[in-house]
Amino acid sequence: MEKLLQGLNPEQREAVVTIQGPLLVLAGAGTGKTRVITVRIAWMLAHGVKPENVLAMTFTNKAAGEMRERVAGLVGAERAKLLTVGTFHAFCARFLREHAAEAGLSKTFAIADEGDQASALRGALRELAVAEAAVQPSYAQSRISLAKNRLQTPESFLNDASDDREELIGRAWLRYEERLRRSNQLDFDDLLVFTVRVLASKKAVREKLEERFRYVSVDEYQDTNAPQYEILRLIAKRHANLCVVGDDDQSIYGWRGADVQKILGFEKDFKGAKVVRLETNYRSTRQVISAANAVIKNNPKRHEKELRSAFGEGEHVMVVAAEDEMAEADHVVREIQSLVRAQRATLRDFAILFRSAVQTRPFEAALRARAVPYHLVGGMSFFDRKEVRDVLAYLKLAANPKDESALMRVINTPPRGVGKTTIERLLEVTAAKQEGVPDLLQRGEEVDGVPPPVLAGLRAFQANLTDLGRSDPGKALVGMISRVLETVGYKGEVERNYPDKLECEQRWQSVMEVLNFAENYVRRSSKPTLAGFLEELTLSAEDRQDSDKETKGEKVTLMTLHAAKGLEFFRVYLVGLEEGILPHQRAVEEGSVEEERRLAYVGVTRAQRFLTITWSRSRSKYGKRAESFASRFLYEMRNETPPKEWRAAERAKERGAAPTRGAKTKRKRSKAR
DNA sequence: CTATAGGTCATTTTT
DNA sequence: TGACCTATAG
Repeated sequence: MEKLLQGLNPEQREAVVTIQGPLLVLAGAGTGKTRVITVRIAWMLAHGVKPENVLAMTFTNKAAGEMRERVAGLVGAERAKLLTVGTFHAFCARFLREHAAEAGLSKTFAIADEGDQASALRGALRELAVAEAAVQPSYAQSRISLAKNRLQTPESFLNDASDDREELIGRAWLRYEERLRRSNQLDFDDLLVFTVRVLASKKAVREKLEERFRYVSVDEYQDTNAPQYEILRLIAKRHANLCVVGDDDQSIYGWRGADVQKILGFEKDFKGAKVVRLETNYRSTRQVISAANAVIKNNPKRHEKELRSAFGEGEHVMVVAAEDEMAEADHVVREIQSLVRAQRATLRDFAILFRSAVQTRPFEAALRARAVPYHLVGGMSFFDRKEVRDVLAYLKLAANPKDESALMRVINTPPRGVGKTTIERLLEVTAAKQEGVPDLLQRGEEVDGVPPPVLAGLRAFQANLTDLGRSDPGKALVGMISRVLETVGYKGEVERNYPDKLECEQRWQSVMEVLNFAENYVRRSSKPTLAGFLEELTLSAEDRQDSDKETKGEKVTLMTLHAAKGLEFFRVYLVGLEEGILPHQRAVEEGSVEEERRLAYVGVTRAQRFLTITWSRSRSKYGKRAESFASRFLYEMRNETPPKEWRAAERAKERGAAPTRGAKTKRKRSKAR
């Protein structure tokens, strides 16, 4: 078993062999974090811990999959199978199904995706007769989600409401909850919140979990939010064998409720916690690491630590100032092209990282113009395509006849004579009765103002899907989906909508792709069900993108800084390092510059060998050209103070006031540090 | 019901 | 600037 420790540095070893008591592993970027977690689990097993007693939580499916795989490599697939490794959300979904009764839920609840949430919320706002102008649904949605992730309730939220808008959101929240329950759905946040509720109130259930999961590890602890923290606390308090691994400097999801305070205060929360710092970076050169250290040290609240590169000096970090965003993109793409042509690099080596999606445009244009293959991570997902959403709506309806959002999505697809008036009527009647449209239809009574034939058609549609969903298809899932498509006549619908043969074929291809997913799922799953298939799709963004072979080929990668966390590239271009972009104007206004600084830190530390930072002196914003200034982070990186004429992005005095104006900065091209 | 034209509003998005 | 939504006409 000493073999497990081979190749680990002393700090890593210490983390690995500390299996009793609370442990905080502060793992800077590229310090071998995943390795430590996986070896540590193997170490536990080698020392007599039963795999059934081990729980490892992650935030992404990708991380969970990786962890499982790597542990399996160390201890063998059989024993690895007995471990509980998964995302918080998947863990909670499973837990709640097992303890549906205690949670006051139906065992068959579905998980509401982004779209379901939006439609439930729109319905809630409609009930309150709120004009879209008064409260934007998307704003309300994120406020509610954030509130849930802070363990607030509608009641406490209403109590704290400081203005009319908040008040409205609070009231909408109450209705939103009613609607989800009526649709037999939980949203992502509910999975966590309900789990906390059960664990906190049902002693017997909690004790069972405490006994079962005597050893708990958490990855990316800096991203933990309030309910996740509660879950950990409730499960791990008794045995106190809780190991959390993370890096406060890489906490970039505060806006989603992640609370850096959790990692900053771990030692206070868990008395006697041991702290291990991993500061040796095995990813980047010294030049890159010193730029990273130089930026992040400007954050006042953090665990003191400093990365040391295990490698040599490396190349200087390059800084390029361009005239405008087109020139910026062009510079980057030309450089990539010439390095590739000179055979000094391959396209796979390159990543272009930016703060926000709008910045992609000029880069995509430049890459296209020069015929450089690229791959945009994020963007419009396969699951955003209309056809895919339609098909999923049919399936969701089959699996969960109460799913109002799915029903409303496809209520007239293909057309069955349901127009605006009918929909309005249905909504009015159901709102008055406090029920969902599916219930109304199921009851089979007349509805005033809806032509009986139309109503009959709807009922038939509903009944067909319900029938198809009634029997668990198991292995025959794919056949069942085909039957659903046939029954509703979806092929004809696609043909009708896209008379162009080629486009029609492409669209239908997306539909077939869903069947592929299903086939895959059936192959992998030991006990396939329709509901299980749908749950996997909503709970795992990973399959949704990684499955396309895009990622693999000889391509430049384009992505946001958020998407880049956890990844590494030989050559990185960190672009648009300007005041107003990074730090983002809005972040500055909201006083969250520290998180922006962490984003910069994350960006810098993605680079293994070559890092180039670019910015533009001017940039077109909302159609108007505006002058830009180099980001404060750029100056920090070089230990310089900005010149007098430099203007920081700042809180606008009035609404809409542009951040800056002033003289130009110098410097065409220079070396950092 | 669908096609078009104006009006509005612009971070980040693990699940 | 341009994507997306909503009101309006056909």
